[in-house]
Amino acid sequence: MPGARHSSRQSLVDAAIRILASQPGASLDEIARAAGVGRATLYRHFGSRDGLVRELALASIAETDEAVSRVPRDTSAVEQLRGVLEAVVPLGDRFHFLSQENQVMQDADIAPQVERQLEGLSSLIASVKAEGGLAPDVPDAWVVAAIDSLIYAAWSSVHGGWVARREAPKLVFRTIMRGLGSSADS
Amino acid sequence: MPGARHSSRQSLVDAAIRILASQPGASLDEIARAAGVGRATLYRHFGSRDGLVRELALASIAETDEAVSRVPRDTSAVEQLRGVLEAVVPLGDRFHFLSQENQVMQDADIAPQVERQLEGLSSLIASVKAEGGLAPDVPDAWVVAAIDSLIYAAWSSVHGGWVARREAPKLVFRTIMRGLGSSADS
DNA sequence: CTCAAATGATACATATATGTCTCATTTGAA
DNA sequence: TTCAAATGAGACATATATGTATCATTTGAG
Repeated sequence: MPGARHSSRQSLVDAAIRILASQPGASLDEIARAAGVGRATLYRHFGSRDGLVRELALASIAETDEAVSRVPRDTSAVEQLRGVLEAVVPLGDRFHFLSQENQVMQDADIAPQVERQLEGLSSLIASVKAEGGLAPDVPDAWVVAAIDSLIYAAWSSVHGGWVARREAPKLVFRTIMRGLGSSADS
Repeated sequence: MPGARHSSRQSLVDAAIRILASQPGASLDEIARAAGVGRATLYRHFGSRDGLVRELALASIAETDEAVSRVPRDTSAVEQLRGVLEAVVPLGDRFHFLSQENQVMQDADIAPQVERQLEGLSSLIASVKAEGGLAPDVPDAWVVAAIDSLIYAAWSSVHGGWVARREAPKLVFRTIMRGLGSSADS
């Protein structure tokens, strides 16, 4: 099937992210079955388990970059943060699986990109602080850690059916901005 | 050594929790080496991998129960929540490893106890809401999810050296109470 | 239709983890 | 010191996952 080259590969990527997010130790056979393809096809596409995980990591990073790049930059930092949360919460599973695969985080190609994204978030947080939207006495490290963990908590709540999809980013935003914001905030 | 029966067993429990929290797929050999004992000794104490994980789960639950039971109950619900966070944040790794071992969460003895603890938290949250400390329009599920994820975020921040140990519970409390609280709050 | 690429199924070797067992050695209480 | 319990080391069988290779079949472009 020289035309539909994307079908099997994309099915594998989707199934792998879905399964590895909840079961980091799942076998390649499980993943292949969930994708509806043979295990051999998985090896033809990704070569090895590390190759697969590496592809997933790169794909997740690229997806996030793409989503974040759509956030308008001609607004206040607070509004940009709101936009970033809207864009990233639906990708919460991507990062959850990344954080569990600490094997891949040591990859020479992956680690710098993750660090770059974290620095982007830190920079945005610094801008929000400069605007007075976040309290100066709250450690930046805590803001980053709180946002990271709440993003997955939000995705998980949506996935579990406990929170409406469009409410989730708002709850994260509210929790962060009021929880760690300056005295006056909405 | 009929006297020091606790030495090896406790070393194994400590090492297992420490390692499994960051590497859920670690082998029993790694755990035994980290505990400074032979692999055979691990099997003598816990019988199997599931046996070990089960013991860790029960120990974690018991530790949490013990810590929470020390929180005074003759105060407001808000103060009780503050006390629970103070007590539970240092045990954040216990629950992180529990949430990753979804195998154990299906155990007939473990699942009810985890559910019981979650219900205790939900009940406390309801009390705080009744006092007016939390906004009525915020879903209880989100409050629970946010607290759970922030507890581990706080533990992780302390463990990474980015946040002072005694500041961590306060940051969680502030993030939750102001982030999800009613209009006026401290 | 024709044919090359892609796939599915399977066999195979290898590596690793699990669980059981044995035996010599160490430990600490009596 | 004596001795029983506990341990360490290692052999062993088993199960499972990984990675490679082969071959028949299917797919879809030309």
